[in-house]
Amino acid sequence: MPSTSANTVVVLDFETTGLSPNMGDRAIEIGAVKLVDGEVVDTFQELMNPGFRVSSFIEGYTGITNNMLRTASGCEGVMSRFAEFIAGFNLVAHNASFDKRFLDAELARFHAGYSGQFTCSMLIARRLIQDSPTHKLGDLVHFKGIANDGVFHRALADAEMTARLWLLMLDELDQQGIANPTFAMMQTISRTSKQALPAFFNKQRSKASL
DNA sequence: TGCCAGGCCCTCTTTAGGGCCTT
Repeated sequence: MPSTSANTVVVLDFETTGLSPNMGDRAIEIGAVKLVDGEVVDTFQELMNPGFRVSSFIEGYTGITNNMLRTASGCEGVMSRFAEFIAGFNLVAHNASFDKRFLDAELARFHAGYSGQFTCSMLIARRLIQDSPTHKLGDLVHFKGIANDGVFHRALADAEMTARLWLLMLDELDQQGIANPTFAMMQTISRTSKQALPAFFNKQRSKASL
């Protein structure tokens, strides 16, 4: 059983066959990085075979082809290994409501789950990086000059960029004297409401609206 | 290419509507 640390998070990203598991869409790739006290200590990346052909749009969008998926492991085996990877850790994703739906759906297929809390880097970026014209992951990476290798829409590459964005926002909070910035950001849960937002983020929004 | 869904959030709002963001 891994040790749980308040400053440990797993940043994850799914590539999928579409937008909605409720409409029959499945995961085709999972990528993740594990951060401990701001350092990458482990990574996870696996393709998974959804059991049917993906559309040409998804092949073009992700670069993941049906030929690549033909020899990939099934979703259950991959997700079983991923469940072990995230066990006991809090989770971060960009537009987390999307990744959470697929994580929940894929794990539910074999009655698995996770105990960590999910939070959303996009919701935090909307508060902390209000001068960015958009809050798409790629646009934020370019806007903030975050290092990248030019690969987008692959799971590990997007998880790595989300992790760098997460660390950048932690630094910004730290420089502003926010105590325990990881805890502050983890309070901005994907299912949060205005009332549930930490006072700090409400202050940021109030200042921006002046 | 961009629709499918769904949660968040803003506004010309709250008995609603629509943009953003994810693949």
